[in-house]
Amino acid sequence: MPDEWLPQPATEDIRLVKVLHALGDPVRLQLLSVYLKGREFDCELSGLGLDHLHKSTVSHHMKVLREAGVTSTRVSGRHRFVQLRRSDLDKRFPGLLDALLRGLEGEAS
Amino acid sequence: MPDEWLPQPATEDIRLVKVLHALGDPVRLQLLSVYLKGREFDCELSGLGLDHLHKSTVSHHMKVLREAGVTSTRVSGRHRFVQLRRSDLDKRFPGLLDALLRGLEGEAS
DNA sequence: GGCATCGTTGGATGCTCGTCAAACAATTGG
DNA sequence: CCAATTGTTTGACGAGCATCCAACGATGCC
Repeated sequence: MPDEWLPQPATEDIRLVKVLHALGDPVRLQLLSVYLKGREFDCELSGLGLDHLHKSTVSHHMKVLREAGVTSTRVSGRHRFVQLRRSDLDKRFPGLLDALLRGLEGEAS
Repeated sequence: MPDEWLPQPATEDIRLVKVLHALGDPVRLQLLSVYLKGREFDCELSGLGLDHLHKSTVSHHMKVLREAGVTSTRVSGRHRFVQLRRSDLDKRFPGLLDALLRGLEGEAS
């Protein structure tokens, strides 16, 4: 059984306002920080520094990021492998991701 | 009686998550578009392409943008003059504003 | 002074959202 | 085959938010 990808918007359907809304939440911005720095791939829900949140809550935030076009999720067995849609976002909003990364590094949140 | 400025966060207190949350709304993102392109100063509530909204609603959105550190408001008589805090934002999050401007131009919203 | 203008404030309302809990489905391992 | 693991889904609840309306304060103008 081959891997599958969870549904996500096409590159040209990514809306800036939805991206900003998705990232305008402390938890999801922290998730972005994890995916930007750190590994580009291979992320499980556990070990994200979100132990204080229920697993269903984290799953919900993942869905918001994916449906906004920020992340891409591949399903393999019981695990989900999440990565940033870096090239798509760079194509759609050049420089935005880099600016966000620098902003996150500048804040010692 | 000299002009006054409405309260706003200091440059170093501007939080990325609050900026993104403030801009993650269609109306406020449109307001940003107005302040980015178009005149840099001298903005009244009327004539912003928001005639469908109540004036108190627009006032509320202005307050959110100001308290997030996106805009700066000077009070002069009955009018409010709003401008982007461009240098402050560039200092805090280099490249973010430019990326947002390009993203807004790319979308024919 | 009296009145129109401009924006703010407060309350009220309905919707969205973040969170948790429990049930569920799918998968892996003994 | 059974049990543990992993993430999703659904419902529920409380907080926050966007919106409108009415009232208010401040200002400018005749």
